[in-house]
Amino acid sequence: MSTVSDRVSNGSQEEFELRRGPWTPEEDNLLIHYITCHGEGRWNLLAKSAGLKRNGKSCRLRWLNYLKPDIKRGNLTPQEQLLILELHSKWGNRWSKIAQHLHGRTDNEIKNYWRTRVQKQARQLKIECNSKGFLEAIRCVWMPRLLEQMKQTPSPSSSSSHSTPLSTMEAQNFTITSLHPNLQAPLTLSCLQPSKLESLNQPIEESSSMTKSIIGFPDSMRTSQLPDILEHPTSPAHEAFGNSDNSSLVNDCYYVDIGNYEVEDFNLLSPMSVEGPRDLLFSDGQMAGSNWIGDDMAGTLWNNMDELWQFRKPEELGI
DNA sequence: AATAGTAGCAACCGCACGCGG
DNA sequence: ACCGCGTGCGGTTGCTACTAT
Repeated sequence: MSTVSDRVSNGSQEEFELRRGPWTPEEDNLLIHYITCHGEGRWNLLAKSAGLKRNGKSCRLRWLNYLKPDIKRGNLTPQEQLLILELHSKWGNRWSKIAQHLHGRTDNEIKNYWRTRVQKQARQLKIECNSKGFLEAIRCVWMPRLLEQMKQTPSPSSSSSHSTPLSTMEAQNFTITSLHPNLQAPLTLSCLQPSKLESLNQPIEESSSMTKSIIGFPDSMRTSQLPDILEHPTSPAHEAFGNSDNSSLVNDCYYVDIGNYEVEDFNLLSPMSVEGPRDLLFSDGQMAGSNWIGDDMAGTLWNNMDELWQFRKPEELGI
């Protein structure tokens, strides 16, 4: 593959060629070897010292996004996707900040993921990416589904697309509690440590050891749709609902425990009034069906996003 | 089989910020 | 206060592989 090069004039110094474009294995080896011996930093000096005809920025980018040993490659797990959705709701396009909470993932990868997967869906729906409707669609459709999938696939690392060990996040407790007024008790979904769930039956403030996000839930869904789940014994959520003790109502929201991640309270509890997400989420018993989750959900989740949106057209949803 | 269109991703670019001289 | 340098970040581009026609 041919590479592009630029003639770069560096003041009074002699001109030299700076390579651009894709990195070759030889360049990668040079960079890896040099950093292994001398460490990171001073990228311009590093580039020269390592004998690379690249600028410092290029070396830094190559190392951080591709060569660094703890870089995690492969498809994003449902947990990671959920976290991205949540953190983006809170912080917007602060990719590096979001990446700090996804071990082994780079800001560039997350940014690409958002632009290619998430924004694609928004375009197809003719929804403004940062619009209220889009955010609500994320809250009311994608997040619940991701959570459902997390419950059904407690060990995402079993996915054939993953050869790396469990990420830090995957290894941590990941639970969801949905509180519904009609149920008078939380719905709790857990991926790894069901014993932890009891703590979520407490008010938020009392669950001090956990960092939580709160996913807004439209009134229409809370009052009329969640009970539908109970009517479908095959629903992933049915067991959790059925096991609730119906003893107390704490709040009308989703709690998402994200373990030890340093995620502050998510400000997603704004009231939602549209009817759309409700119809989208549970229409035709889709949510309760047992066949909408594949075996390899971690790897194929977003491949099914198109199907996910097929229940109602945007104009029908009023979003 | 050939071509066009599209998606995914690596890499680049420009800007902003912090810091030391 | 100013300047230069190194670094980090978000947006954008361009290449390649894949898919549809």
